[in-house]
Amino acid sequence: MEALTVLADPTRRAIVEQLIEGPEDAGTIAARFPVSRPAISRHLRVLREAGLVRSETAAQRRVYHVELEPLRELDDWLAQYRSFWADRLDRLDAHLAEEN
Amino acid sequence: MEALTVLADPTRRAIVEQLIEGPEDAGTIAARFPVSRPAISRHLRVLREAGLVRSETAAQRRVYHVELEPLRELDDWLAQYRSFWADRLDRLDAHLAEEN
DNA sequence: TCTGTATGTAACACAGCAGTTACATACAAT
DNA sequence: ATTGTATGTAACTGCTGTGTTACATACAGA
Repeated sequence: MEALTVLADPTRRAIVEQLIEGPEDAGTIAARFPVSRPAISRHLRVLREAGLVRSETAAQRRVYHVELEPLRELDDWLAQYRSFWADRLDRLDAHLAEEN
Repeated sequence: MEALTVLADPTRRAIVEQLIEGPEDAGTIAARFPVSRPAISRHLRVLREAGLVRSETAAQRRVYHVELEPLRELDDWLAQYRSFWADRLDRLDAHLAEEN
């Protein structure tokens, strides 16, 4: 459940959300945020250590990709509560709709 | 997405998990943890303010219940990633199995 | 080889959070 | 009324985490 603590930070959440759109190098990621580049560098390290991103080296650039396995674990944790929600069938419908 | 930050704390996570089993008063909840009762009292306040629990007054006792709506919002947030996971059909199967 | 570019790390500052003890409040029961 | 029980709040402490600036490293290209 480390993903929970790591994603509690809004900047890291935003980084992950952005990387879903596609891989980006560290500089491009940092440019999107109002904080310093070293701060982003450390966020990326935290995300890396939690297995939420992976980096590939290309010359000086480090290109980051998302790695969704930890989110899946978080989802599995949530699953234990899902059965308590009222309109289960509605959610299943939504789930099915999402598949298209 | 406040649920994420609130549940990042393992004690609060444990409180929520316990309350799933059924409502409990503040004292009983506190007794389960190795920290002081006032510490638990503040955790309960944080959970209350995030809408994750609700309390009902019964004489001096405050009985706490879980309130799962925020977890559902978290689940909705996760849903945007779910479609990226490889074995979608497997998960749908698991979801269906869970309904029984 | 030297210069510029891309990135991570070190050292430090500051804020916020979770913990503690002491105290206040409120109700029940004798 | 007084005492005991249940709970929350106040004030304070210490740690962790996020931010900053300055520096190190590494590669590309002129």
